[in-house]
Amino acid sequence: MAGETTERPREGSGEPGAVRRATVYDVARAAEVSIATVSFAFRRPDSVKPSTRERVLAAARALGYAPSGAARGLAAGRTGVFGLHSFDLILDHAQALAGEFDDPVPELDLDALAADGPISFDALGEAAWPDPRAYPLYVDEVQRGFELESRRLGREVLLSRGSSSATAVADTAGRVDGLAVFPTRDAPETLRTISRTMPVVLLSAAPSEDDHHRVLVDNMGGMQTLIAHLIDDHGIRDLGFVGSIEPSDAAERFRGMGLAMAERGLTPPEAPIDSSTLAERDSLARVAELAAQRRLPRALVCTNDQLALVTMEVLRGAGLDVPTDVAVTGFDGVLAGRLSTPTLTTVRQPMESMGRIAARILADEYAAPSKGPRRYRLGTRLEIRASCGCA
Amino acid sequence: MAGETTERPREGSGEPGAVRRATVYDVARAAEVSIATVSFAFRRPDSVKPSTRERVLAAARALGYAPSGAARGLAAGRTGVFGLHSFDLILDHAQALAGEFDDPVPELDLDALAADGPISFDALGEAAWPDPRAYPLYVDEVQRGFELESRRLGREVLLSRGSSSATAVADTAGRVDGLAVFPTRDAPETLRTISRTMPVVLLSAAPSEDDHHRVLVDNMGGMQTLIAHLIDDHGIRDLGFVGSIEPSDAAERFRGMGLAMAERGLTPPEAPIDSSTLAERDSLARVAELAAQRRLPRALVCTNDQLALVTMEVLRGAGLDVPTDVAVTGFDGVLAGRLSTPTLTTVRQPMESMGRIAARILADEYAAPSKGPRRYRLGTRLEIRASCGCA
DNA sequence: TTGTATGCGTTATCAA
DNA sequence: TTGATAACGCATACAA
Repeated sequence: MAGETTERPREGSGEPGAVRRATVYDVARAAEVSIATVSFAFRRPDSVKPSTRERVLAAARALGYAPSGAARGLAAGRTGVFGLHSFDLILDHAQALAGEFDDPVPELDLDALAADGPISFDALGEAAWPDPRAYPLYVDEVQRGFELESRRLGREVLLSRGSSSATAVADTAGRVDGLAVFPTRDAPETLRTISRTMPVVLLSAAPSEDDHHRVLVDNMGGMQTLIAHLIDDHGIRDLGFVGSIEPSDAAERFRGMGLAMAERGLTPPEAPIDSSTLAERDSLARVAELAAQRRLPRALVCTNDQLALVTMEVLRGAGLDVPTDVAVTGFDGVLAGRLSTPTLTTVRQPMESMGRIAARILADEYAAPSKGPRRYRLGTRLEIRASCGCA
Repeated sequence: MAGETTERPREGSGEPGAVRRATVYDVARAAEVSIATVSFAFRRPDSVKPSTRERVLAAARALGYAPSGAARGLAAGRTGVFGLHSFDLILDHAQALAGEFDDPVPELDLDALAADGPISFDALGEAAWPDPRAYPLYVDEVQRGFELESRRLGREVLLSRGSSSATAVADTAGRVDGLAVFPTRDAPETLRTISRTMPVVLLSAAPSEDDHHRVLVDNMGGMQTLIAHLIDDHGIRDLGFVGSIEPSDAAERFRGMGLAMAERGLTPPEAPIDSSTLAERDSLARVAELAAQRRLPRALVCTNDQLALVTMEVLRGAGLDVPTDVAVTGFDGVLAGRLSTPTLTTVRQPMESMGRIAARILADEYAAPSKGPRRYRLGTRLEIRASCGCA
């Protein structure tokens, strides 16, 4: 009989509850055809006689058959998925100020939540969060664009966040056809080897000697415009930079500030007045110290919005008014900056476009690898709000 | 020699550019060990002699070896990934008002963007978007919680958006160990069969006769509190409901409104005055019509924030003032409601918690399936802002 | 401690 | 039009 072909031993699953997934073999047996026919019925329905096809599909439905993505991926040599690897979640403001670093995501105690009757809103701990939440952050907005475009391209999206340790990135790389990465300094080698195998796009990483595709923004230009505003429109001549200039992005911004100052006859600072990142303890300690001594410059130019928002908190804590006593500016243009008091003057990046372009590069390169690295440098826009002293 | 074991035929890849991915076989050959040892070196490092392990890892590094997720998933019978399937992207306000439905995600013309020199911000089309973007929407905020908790649990997240057609959902199901879904009406059978195979959680779907795990909110209670505010604090006795009551969530909200009105001696409406959804053409046509005739009730209670925001646009277009002429309220508590003019009075759902709880349920059920369906109904919080007439 | 051999569930190539 | 069968790359039981 036809159904007796290529049989495999099959028994019921051991553990209760978890029913073994139906496979092509199960469907083939039920429909009395070969596994090839089952596969064809799904992938090339036209090459199967209608009556057979119907029989197969009916059997599949009855068995709750869902093709294994793993097996498909293995056999087909492609997964249909694009990956996005972001660096570790950044603390939110409240956490940063409270010095909570050990577990950026607080534990959720499910058992403590009674399951009968509504669980009170307050019991969920959401009420304790800063309001408005700082989200979406820079990464989230880029991610959104990546999702959007991937969907357009018929790709699913695999998200991974965490350290960019070799294994973490490689793990993700093993599941996708292409990978977009927010780079950190510790994984360049891994990325290089991965990119030999599949398209890799670096997001917001200034060009270096490597051959990666890149989507980045005009950090220098954006910063120059911002500084021009502070100096030319506000008459501020005393500017300090806040934040680490270690990431290449930040370095470009710092450089842009220096350039704009020099052009106007001012002496650029040699270094930031505070090289904090939010991911470390005692962030902004130097700012706090100078604030207490009332020795801050007239304007604090922060390397990104998040840092700027926390900086404003710190100044407020020290009894200083923004923008009256000190002007503060950010960089990125995240939503949180519109909700702060005062609202944050910043340089907006086209975050969604960055994500979308990254996905497009992956798709293009997957289809037909280009010779050299592709680079898109996107323009920014100055968002003048209240923290600089305007309106 | 040791290296000669279990060999497979191997040649260079056909197409240029795309280097064939290194496999265990390649690493094994390079390190002169068996493929089992390669696997052990990664998965059970302690059971491999240190010197051997080093040799293997070095070879792997040199070859740019990244284990295939597909093969791993197939062999291990688990993928390490949780899936989140959301319904189709909802249009943003501008699109909804402009009647653009055919392609919710506008095309990105990469070639039109010159790659030399910064691409101007305006050329990216982002400037044309509503500002602030309506994002993150309800789904996005739940998604964020899902990501957060999944990461805590050591799981990656596979995102899929789109129709909940049988194939789309099944496709995702084939790649994950558990699946959270924003349900629509057309895929219950698929979900049922999938849930025989792996844990499935439904988000914000009112209980029905099925056995799915669920995370939902207290829609009735939340709405009752809101209506109480409108009637008791504002003295409004003339209330209309806006939005389709087809989704079970919305039906509960409509019911809650009726209950609260009846308790106060008012006659609840029998139906919404406008049953629009944003996903259809001519949405809110009835509201516009009544607005033009000045026959709207004193307050419009909308089924969700997005609809409320668009409703406010429509009223403004008709020359009506919110809240002076008509009060408008929403439901969800998305960020956009804080940025609108006037700011939106709404009922906030603990969206992030919903996503987190969903991920936890998947993890728990994956580890040990429980007998019956698990349900968590979460409380809401009234967010009083300006659109009701307060402040 | 390391090697051999097999199964995992598809897809795709040949034959029939 | 359908069936037999060989990859696909890894994990793992079992042997050595």
